Amino acid sequence: MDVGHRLRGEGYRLTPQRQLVWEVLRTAEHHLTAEDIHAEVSRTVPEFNVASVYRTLTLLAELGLAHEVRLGDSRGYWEVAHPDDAFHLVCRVCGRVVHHQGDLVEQVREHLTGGHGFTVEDVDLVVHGVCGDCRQTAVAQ
Amino acid sequence: MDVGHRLRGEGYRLTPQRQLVWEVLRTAEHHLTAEDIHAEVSRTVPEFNVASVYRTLTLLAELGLAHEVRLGDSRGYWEVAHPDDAFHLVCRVCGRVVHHQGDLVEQVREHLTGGHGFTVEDVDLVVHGVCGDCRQTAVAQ
DNA sequence: GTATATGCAAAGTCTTTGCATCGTT
DNA sequence: AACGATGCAAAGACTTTGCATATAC
Repeated sequence: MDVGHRLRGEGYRLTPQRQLVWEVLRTAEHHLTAEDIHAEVSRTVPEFNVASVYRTLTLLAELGLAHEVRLGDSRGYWEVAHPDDAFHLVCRVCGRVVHHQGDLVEQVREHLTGGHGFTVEDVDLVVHGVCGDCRQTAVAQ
Repeated sequence: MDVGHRLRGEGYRLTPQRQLVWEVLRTAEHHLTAEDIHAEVSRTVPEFNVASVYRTLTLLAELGLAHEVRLGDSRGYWEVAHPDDAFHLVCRVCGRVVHHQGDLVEQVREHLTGGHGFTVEDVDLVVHGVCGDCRQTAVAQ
């Protein structure tokens, strides 16, 4: 994914800050908050400002490159936008967020399309619980 | 549902404010924000404070009587807790939030229980789109 | 009477915005 | 050179908290 190309193609500029935000997001293992991204990019560009994180994320979202998820608390979490239908499993114990692939989201879509008169645009499915690792640890004790 | 009994049973007190918050929530047709509830109760108790709304809602949630939903924006929306598995359809056009009954949430639960090692505690499913009424209006124009 | 709940105001968290300056194109 | 992007600081939206007073039990 060449962000520079995408940005310029839409009349936007490629700045070091935007490039860095994208790099951090793209290589992230978890979902990141704006503050996470700010902290990471600041290591390279010390004067980097949180406002720019929000502005960049909003822009990336408009281009369909990034996606914000609400996982239950008041913060927004960010990830690279996935074309596929996935949802999030949030572990109450370790806090990890796992992407879960499956046809469940598609099922929801189909279910609602079938005569319920609701045109689905976006399905947000977040499941809270305890992940396998934490469950095992709890049992072992 | 006798809130007074429930509250006192757990060592809490039944105040006019709590009673009113509960009444507003119980008889509401839509999901309400803390501000909505504050405005409504203020009609009866003018000096009623928003802080008390939050404190009361938190308490009602702990007792399992109320439930907070995040519908995508930064606000929390409140409803009477339902024992059944339901999810929310949010219309992008008219803003209405519809409760949708069905076995989809149950399916998610079963799907994850079946060998994925994740113990499900809470399934939050919010679907954004266009409701039947708004769709028809759009087509008719 | 006593401990809990309230009102009020202040602070806290997360995000957005206005504006002068800087830098990509 | 022009105009969009940034940094900074201030404000905004929503929610929580500290503390003195009031009130349900």
